[in-house]
Amino acid sequence: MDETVLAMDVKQQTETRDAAVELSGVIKRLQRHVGSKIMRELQSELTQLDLTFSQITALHQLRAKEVLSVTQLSERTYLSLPAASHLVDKLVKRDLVQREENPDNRREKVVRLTKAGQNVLAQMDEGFVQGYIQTFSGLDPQILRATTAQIDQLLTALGAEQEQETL
Amino acid sequence: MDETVLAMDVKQQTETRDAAVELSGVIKRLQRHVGSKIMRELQSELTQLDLTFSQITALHQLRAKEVLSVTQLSERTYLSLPAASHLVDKLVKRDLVQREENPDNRREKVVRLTKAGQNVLAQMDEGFVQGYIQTFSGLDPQILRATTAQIDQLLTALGAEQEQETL
DNA sequence: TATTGTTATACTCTATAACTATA
DNA sequence: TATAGTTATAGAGTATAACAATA
Repeated sequence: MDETVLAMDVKQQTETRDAAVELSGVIKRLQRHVGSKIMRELQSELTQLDLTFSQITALHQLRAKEVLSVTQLSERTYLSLPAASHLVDKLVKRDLVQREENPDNRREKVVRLTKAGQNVLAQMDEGFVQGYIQTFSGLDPQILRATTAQIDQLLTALGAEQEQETL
Repeated sequence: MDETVLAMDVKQQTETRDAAVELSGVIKRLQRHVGSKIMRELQSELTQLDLTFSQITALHQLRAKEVLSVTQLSERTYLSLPAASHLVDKLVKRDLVQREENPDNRREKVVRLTKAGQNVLAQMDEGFVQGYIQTFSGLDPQILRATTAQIDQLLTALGAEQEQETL
């Protein structure tokens, strides 16, 4: 019985790996196709919002994790600790994040998005969405609908296992 | 007869718009879900490749367009013309792009990806694909396969109208 | 004279090193 | 003594202004 289960697991793993490899092929083609538009859209958003790439990355990390220490931010943005500290200074001055004291460990500062910071991210999401819409808007409605349904399924599946968040 | 065609066109347009709006909803959720991972993956790639965000954006634009003048590059990267000129200097020094004379207009320089530049982009694509694979690898193979098929359809549809490239 | 691009200068971002405060 | 963060200093990226070359 255990052997059957194990065999099933191995088979399932192989299937998953094969499916992932197949997926990688089309993602590479998609990346190649829309990559330049995405990069340009991102640059455009940063210019409009007057943010650096590191700054928007930091905001994204904070949205995903609620709060992060300065050290954690430096790791997640691939910045040095001093650079991360400086970055937080700038974001605090613009009221996009706030630095809070941690009573449990007074060395450590806790950084959190403000409402304004959340709004900036929402605004940027909107810009991206408009970019995708523009990219796809000439297509057959049927394909758009099918894509919508597929992404919806994907999100449901992703939501179901969101707990294992690496790092 | 013309009226019928026109009516069809209007209906089709409405359908397309509605489908695009639906799509925008799920894209926003997807962006929200994977945004922080994508930004972090991008930062990671840039750090590993020792490139700035502007530099990789420039490389992407060059891949999409074969050749661009320095002015066109400055527009597509949202950099000032002097900054774009400086950026090209750096990329030339690293042999990722080459500056060619344009015999038709000797004021204008033509910038083009080198083989090494193409390889850098390919390497970055690979990093992204690995990131997506990691994100999706825990999911049901059936969903992965369905997603692969859907993206494949989308690429086919996009390829069919690739000629209208805005700007 | 207008267009395309480069050079000069000042400011921001980032890294390494030195420092402060807390554990 | 080790850890978390900030301040000091130097190098890279970028913008505005001034310049050079071509149309």
